[in-house]
Amino acid sequence: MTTRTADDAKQRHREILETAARLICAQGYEATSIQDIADACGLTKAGLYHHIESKEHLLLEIMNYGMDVFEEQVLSQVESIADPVERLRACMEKNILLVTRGWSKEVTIILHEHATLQGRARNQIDARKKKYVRFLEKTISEATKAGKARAVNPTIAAFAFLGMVLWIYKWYLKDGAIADTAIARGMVDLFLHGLVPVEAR
Amino acid sequence: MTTRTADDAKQRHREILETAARLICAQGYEATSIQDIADACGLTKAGLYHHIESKEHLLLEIMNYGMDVFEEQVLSQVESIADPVERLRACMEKNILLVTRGWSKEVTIILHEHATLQGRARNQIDARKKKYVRFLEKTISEATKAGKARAVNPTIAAFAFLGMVLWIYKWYLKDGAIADTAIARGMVDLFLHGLVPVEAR
Amino acid sequence: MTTRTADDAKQRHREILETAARLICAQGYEATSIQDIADACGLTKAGLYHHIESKEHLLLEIMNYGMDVFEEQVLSQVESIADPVERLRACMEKNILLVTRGWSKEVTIILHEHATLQGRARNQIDARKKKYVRFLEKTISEATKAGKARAVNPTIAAFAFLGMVLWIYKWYLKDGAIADTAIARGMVDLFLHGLVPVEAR
Amino acid sequence: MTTRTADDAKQRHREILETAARLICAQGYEATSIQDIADACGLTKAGLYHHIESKEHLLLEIMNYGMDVFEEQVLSQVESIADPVERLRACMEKNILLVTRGWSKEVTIILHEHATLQGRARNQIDARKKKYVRFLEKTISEATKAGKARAVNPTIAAFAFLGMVLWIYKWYLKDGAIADTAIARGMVDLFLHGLVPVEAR
DNA sequence: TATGAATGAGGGTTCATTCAT
DNA sequence: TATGAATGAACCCTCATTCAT
Repeated sequence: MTTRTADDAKQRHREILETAARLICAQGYEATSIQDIADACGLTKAGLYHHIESKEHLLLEIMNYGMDVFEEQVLSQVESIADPVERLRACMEKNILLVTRGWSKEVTIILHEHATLQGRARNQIDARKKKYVRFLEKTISEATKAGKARAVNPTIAAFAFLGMVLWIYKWYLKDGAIADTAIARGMVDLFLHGLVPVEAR
Repeated sequence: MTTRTADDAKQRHREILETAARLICAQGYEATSIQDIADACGLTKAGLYHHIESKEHLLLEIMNYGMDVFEEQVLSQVESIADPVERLRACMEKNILLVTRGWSKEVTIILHEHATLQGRARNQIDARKKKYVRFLEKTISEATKAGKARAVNPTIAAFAFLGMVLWIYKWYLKDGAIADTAIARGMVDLFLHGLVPVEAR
Repeated sequence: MTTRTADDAKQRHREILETAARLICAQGYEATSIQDIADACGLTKAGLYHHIESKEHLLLEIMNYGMDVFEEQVLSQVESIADPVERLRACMEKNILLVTRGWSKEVTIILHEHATLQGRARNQIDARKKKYVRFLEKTISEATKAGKARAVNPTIAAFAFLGMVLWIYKWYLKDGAIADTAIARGMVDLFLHGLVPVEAR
Repeated sequence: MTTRTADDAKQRHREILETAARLICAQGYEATSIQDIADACGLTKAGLYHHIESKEHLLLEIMNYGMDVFEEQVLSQVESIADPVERLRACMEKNILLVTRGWSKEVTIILHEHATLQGRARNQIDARKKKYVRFLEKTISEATKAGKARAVNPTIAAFAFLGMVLWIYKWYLKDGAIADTAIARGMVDLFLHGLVPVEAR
């Protein structure tokens, strides 16, 4: 059936994106050659080109796919939470677990590869990233207005959140000394309550 | 005088490191060619090779130089502060300003380029980075023991600190809406006191 | 048919080896650039790299191919000759004709390019060369034992044989004053009987 | 005194030629860089250029120097020997010892580097080499006419002589199993009397 | 004499991409 | 879909050589 075949193709495509993502995540975009990707996919270079448009477009696809995954696994799971502080807590937890164990975490990590995309493609991805920042800023403002957060600069707080979360892949080790759930809990705790205890202020 | 000439050579060398750092910081190591660097230095490729050993060794030099700058401008300025919380505050402030306005900020930013160095060179740089992490962990533990910090996992807190600080270069714009001094103050405040006000807990 | 295509590829590969051998034989390995070889093959440099692994590996392939040709055209044709002196005579004749007119003589001449190969590759070729020396030494010893050769040092005699034969390509001119068959006959005669007539001793 | 200084300069020049010869002999002309030679001479590249004209001209100088040494140590020592067979014997012995132990053997070995020299320089060296071949041919003819040598083709015999002698540097090892004096004796014996004993013919 | 700095040309090699089959 | 062969452009790096000092 055509549907079946179309699904197969879509599936194959996703496999390629994820395989490429794994390599790019490990070595960087520039350091990963089309040959590397083709090999890892069990294809020849020319064969791979039946599935992708160009190396740069492949990166764009990975990034959009990563954004899809992120929005599905994090944003959309969290948007409907009424309490803004709970929303932030849940968001940070889910985002951290996406980075440490997500069922294709590399795809979402690549989102933050530096400066490689250009022109329209770059704007497209940047816009989706900005949406996340806006969401965080808005939620923080909301919390402040509700008296549930201090009157911090929401932009700074949003990027503090992002820095804490997205830096993790640089040092997190699977099966290392600290479980990712502990990291999630600890980071949320720090983000919400800070380092210094109440009585010491 | 010989001294003068030797100084000139050292100065020239540093200029090359900084020029290269600017490019690598903007485009990434792999995306920056020796030709790019030579052009930016006003040299031919072959001329540049009179001053450097290889592209990889150039990166190593930049990273060690960046570490020198960082240790001189941040670590050594801060180590002698008696109160651990004050130590963390000063450290974060100085580190943030180094990233936003440091008199050769690119050199210190490159430190966090991913996965490019190899072998001994990599270990060398990693060891210097680890020293910073250890310093943060130790200071946090010290604060906890002194009753001035909550009993958080020091590793997680150290990497929260680093994430907050080092992510900044990805979004900070000189002459943007938020001054770097405001960022520094805001980040420190968040790191120490968290988002949620005391009465709301 | 697949076989046909595979044969074509092998054939193409051999053509490249022989073309490269011709150039390397004429100019030396170091003085022959990949560009030269590509040009002579009617390919671009990148196109040539589709067929070879590296310049050094190309040399190794040529040398192994040369050894194959030599062993097939000389050694294996001669080993079964019972009389050791006849064996040496046939061997020298065949070897000389291989050097002067062999259907890809350059390939066998390159065998004696100096010092270029390294490591394992070098050992591999040296081992095959040594086999030839051993064969000559053994044959000479055998002749001596049979009373058909004087009691000379077999190593010295073997290298005398080789020097006489392999030096030829340095001065032999196709269509020159002396036919290669005459050279072969003359060299064999000298090697076996020497310059001085019996009565003059 | 000027004379003394001029002598010093000549001496220095010869040292450079011999140092360069050692390197070129070991690695080949193309594989030896001006840098290598300068290093081995304890000079900078630019410093070396005060003593030489160009790399190719350096090779020419080495070759002419090698020819001088050869003519002085071999040819001129031997030309006056009355008996042509004795002349050949002495010549081969001296030539072999020049190749194995000569007080700057590399200089004479390089003479046979392949195809590097061009144009007038090439002709100049070729002419000097040809002189040696002519000398050998003439001596052989003379021996034949005197009834002291068989009626062989003198060109073939001359090149047999040369092949036997000049191939030696490819396999001779100082302090190896066979002393160079033994090689000299053995080669002369083979060249004059051949492998096959009289009674076996 | 000697040198550090510089250079144009070229070295071997890899790249993303195309196309006939 | 898939592939082997091919390519132009670019890669990092080294070369022999020059020249102001």
